[in-house]
Amino acid sequence: MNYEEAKIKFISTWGSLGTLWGINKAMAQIQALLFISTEPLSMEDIMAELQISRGNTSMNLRQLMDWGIVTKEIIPGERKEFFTTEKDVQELARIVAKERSRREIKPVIKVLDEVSSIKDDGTAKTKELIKQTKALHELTETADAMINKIVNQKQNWLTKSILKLIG
Amino acid sequence: MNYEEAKIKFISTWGSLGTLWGINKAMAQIQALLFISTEPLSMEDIMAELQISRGNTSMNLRQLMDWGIVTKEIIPGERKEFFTTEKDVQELARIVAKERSRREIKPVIKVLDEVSSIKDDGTAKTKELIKQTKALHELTETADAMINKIVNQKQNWLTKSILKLIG
DNA sequence: TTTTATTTTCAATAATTTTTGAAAGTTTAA
DNA sequence: TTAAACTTTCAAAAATTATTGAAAATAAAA
Repeated sequence: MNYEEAKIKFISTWGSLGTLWGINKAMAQIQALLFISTEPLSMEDIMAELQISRGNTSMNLRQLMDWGIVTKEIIPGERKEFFTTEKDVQELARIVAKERSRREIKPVIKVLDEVSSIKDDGTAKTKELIKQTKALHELTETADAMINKIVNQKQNWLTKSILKLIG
Repeated sequence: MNYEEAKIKFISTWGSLGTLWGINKAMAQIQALLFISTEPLSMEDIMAELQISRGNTSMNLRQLMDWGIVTKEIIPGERKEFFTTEKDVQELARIVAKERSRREIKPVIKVLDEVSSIKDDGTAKTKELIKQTKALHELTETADAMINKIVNQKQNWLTKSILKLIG
C-alpha cells in the first residue's frame, strides 16, 4: 500500500465511522483529511480532494467549527480562508465526549429522570416502568460521568496504566 | 405525567437514542417496549403498541435476536411466538459494548493498523499520515479495551466506587 | 393430508438525510 | 466607491435508509 492508497483508505474508513461518534460522512471525511494534512487547507483544496461541492464543504466545515474540532487559520497574504483540525487525539476525544454528552446524553438523562419519577399508583406495570427507567437512569448517568472523567484526565490515559487500575 | 404518557415518552426518547448505540429507531423502540413490559409480548402486541407493520416488526425482532438482546419465549398452549428482552441494564450494556466492538470498532482498528504500517518513504506527508493514524490506532484500541473491561467487571460498576478509583 | 395460524421475505413506496449549485451575501483590494 | 474574490444560504435533486403489505414459506392442528 502506497501513500495515496493509504490516504484514501484512511479517509473513507474514518468517514464511515462518523456515525459511531455522531457526525455525518462528509464531516468525518473533512476532519480526517485535515487530520493527516501537514498544512492548513482551503475550501478549494478540500473540495478537490474529497470531490464534494462547495456548499457541502462550507456547511460541514461550519459544523466542525461548532463542535470546536476545526479552526479557521488566517494566512498572511492569502485572501482565502484556511482550516486546520485539532491534531492531538486525546484532546479530540475530550471534545467529542463533551459535545456528545451535552447534545445527546444529558437530555436523555433528563427524560429518564422525569419518567422514573411518576407517581407509583401501585399497579405492576407502573412499578416496572419506574424500576426499569430508574436503572437506565443510573446506568446512563454513571457511564456519562465515567467517560468524562477518563477523557478529562491530565495524565495520559492512553498509556494503558489505567487499564491495570480498573482490571 | 401518568403511566401512558410516561411510557410513550420513554419509548420515543429511547428510540431516538438508538443511533447512539448503533441501531435504528424501530429496533430501539421494540427493545424499549419489551424492557418495561411485565410479561412477554407477541408480534401482534408489538405491532399494536408501536403502530408499525408486521414486516417491520419481524425484521427488527430478528435483528434484536441477532444482537442477543431479545429472546423468543415459548408459552405453553400458545401458538404465537412471544418475546422478552434482557432486563438487567448491566448485562444489556455488556452485550451492546461487545457487539459494537466486534461489528464496528475491531474492523476500524484493523484498517488503522494497516494504514499506519505503510513504508516510510521519507516525505513529510507520509510521516504525518503514519504518525496520526498510529495515534488514532492506539486511542481506539485503548478505548475499546477500557470499555470492555469496565463493562465486563463482575462487581457492580454502577455503584460509582469505580469513579472514585479513576478520579 | 389438508386446513389454518403464524412468520418471513422482499419488491415497491415512503420518509429522511445528504448533496448540489447557483443566487445572494460578505469581505478585501483597487 | 466599484469590482473581484470568496463564502454562505437554501430550495431542489439525489442518495440512502426505513417501512409497508402482500405473497411465499413454515409450523401446528384438525
